[in-house]
Amino acid sequence: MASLRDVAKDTGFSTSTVSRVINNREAVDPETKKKILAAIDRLGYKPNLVAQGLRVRRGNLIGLVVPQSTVHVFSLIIRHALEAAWQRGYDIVVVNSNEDPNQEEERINDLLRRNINGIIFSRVSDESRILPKIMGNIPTVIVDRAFEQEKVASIVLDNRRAGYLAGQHLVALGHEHIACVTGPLKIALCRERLDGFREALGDAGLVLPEDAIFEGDFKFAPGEWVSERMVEPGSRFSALWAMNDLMAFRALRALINAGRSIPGEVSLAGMDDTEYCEMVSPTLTSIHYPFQQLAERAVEILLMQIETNHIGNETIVLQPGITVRESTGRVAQCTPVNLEGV
Amino acid sequence: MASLRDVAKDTGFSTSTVSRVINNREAVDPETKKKILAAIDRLGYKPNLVAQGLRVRRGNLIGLVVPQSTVHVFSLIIRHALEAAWQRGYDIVVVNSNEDPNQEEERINDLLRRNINGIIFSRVSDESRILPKIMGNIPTVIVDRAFEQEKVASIVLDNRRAGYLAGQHLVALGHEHIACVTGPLKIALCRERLDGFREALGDAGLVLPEDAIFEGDFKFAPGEWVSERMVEPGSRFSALWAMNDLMAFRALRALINAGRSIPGEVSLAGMDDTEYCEMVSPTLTSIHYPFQQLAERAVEILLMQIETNHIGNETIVLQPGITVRESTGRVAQCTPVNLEGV
DNA sequence: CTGAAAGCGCTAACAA
DNA sequence: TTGTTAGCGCTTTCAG
Repeated sequence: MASLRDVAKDTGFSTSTVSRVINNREAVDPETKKKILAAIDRLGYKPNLVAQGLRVRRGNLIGLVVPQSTVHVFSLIIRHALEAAWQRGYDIVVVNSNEDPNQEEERINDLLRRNINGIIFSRVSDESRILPKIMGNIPTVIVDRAFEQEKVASIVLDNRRAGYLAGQHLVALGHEHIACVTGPLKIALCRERLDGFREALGDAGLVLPEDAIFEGDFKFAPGEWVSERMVEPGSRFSALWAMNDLMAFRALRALINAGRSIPGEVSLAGMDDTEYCEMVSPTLTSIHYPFQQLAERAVEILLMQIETNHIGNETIVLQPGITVRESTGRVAQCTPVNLEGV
Repeated sequence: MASLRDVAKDTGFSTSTVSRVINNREAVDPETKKKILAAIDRLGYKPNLVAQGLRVRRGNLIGLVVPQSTVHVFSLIIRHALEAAWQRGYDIVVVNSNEDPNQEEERINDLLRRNINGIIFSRVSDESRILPKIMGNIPTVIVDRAFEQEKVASIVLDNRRAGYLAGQHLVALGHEHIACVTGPLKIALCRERLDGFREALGDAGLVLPEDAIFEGDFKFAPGEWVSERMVEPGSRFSALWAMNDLMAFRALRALINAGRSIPGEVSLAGMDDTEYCEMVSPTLTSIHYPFQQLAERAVEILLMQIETNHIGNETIVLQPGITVRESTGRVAQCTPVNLEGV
């Protein structure tokens, strides 16, 4: 790999002059410039980003911390962030906190040793305690799982509204006995979603009883619970919202296994609106989460901070939507469920 | 952030001595060592990886290049590689080539400017032309999509066997008219899988006619094609293998929409054995791809090369398996398909 | 407009 | 056993 010095030697100019050309700095004689550019081209010279980064503290590298890179949601965020960053000349080192506040802290600390210029991160949960350490010290954007009253730039979904939309949809279909599978309630956004969901029911004069709520973990099957509540003879619920598609798929599967017809007997909605919603039968109604926008704006805001040398703390709230598919339908359709028991 | 010099000043020793302690180099007086370690601890000093990397060419950073980070397969590879690398003290900068040989080249070139110590990459297709440039210059491991006769370390699936397993399974169930949805045939592994599949049919005295093959792109739905061949009255095929789960899901969906019963009338198998196989109805029989093993061994081999300063070119071939689920069944079960037309 | 020299944070001869 | 010096590849005063 040719170095700056090689170019300097080759052209007879000093390294400083070459550096000026590379960075379009100050005035350089057009003739000189031309010669240097020619040499750069000929030697295939590209500035070494590590050396540059060491000197200028601008390695065009950012860190992305996610709790679980495999979760579809995060894989989408990774992808779009990768893309957006690349467009602007930045690379991303991705790091997995494995939903563990300790690993989160450790890994962010290591990231800092790489002189990264900024961090995008989706924190593990309310237990995260790394933030105070980086806050104000390095450009940071929190995505998806935000802190409530911290002074950091963040970009999140209007989770309360997401919950509301889900509830509203089910209510509008005539359901009166509705259940919900949440994510871990130690994650604030789950509580917000639940609040919104409750509000929607409340607005329709309905309540969400305690035993209509199942605290899931975003990953595994609430299958048994679903069977108990929604499948037994005289089932108490005719509709279910799960706070991500994965859990909804699992519930769907449990219901189908138990011979329930969907949406004939039970309506089911998910959240995230991932591509798999189109691939199950029936297709899954889901709350739409604009991941691409989230990732792109996160990168945008972060780079803005980096390039203006100004650490911001604005919060951007994205609006969810709802994509109605086959899995939700009017309660009346053919539901023989026993509604007395409630 | 405390620097090495801060530690040196604090203890009164020279930077070299501190450096020795950090790297456990040569002999250092135990007393001295103790003092320095204490200071390191007190100041919270951590070596700056960029400076270290610049000096020693060992930044503990590797590059991971995938064609599409969103594709579930690659998101799994990313995840497991991230994890395995972290265990050994390496970070990974992930880069997306977007299935485009030009982007692939460009991005790998940029990666090199970061003084990465090695590259793991799944190349776009046979069109990739970056390899000659990096081959022998930097530790490299190709995963998943290997080159055929290049001298690079690589770790791949026995794709021929994967195809064979799929074919064998369907044949064993009594199917005689079998179709296949492939991935892009410019990707060698798809051709290998197809060969294996053909071989299995051949071993049973069957053939795979040209119009039983649909060249998919690993992403979109061969729905229409599936409907045409397998759904029309007098359908010609009673079984289908798709070269990834995604396409299988789409086919499944098309068949169900068309009122076909699975596996009653049509048997369907996928490949990759992703978690979603368990979430569709019927659950999907799929060829198992050991991604975790793939990623972990890739990291292992790469780090071996890096740490021994010896660029290798061994090829490791992983064996696929088959996970039989509900979507495949005996042809006899209740198939009213017209087999004459073939 | 250009060059010399210093230094980002670290390591590695070479001396002492 | 420890310190001095040079330098990885680059940028940036400061002179000229």
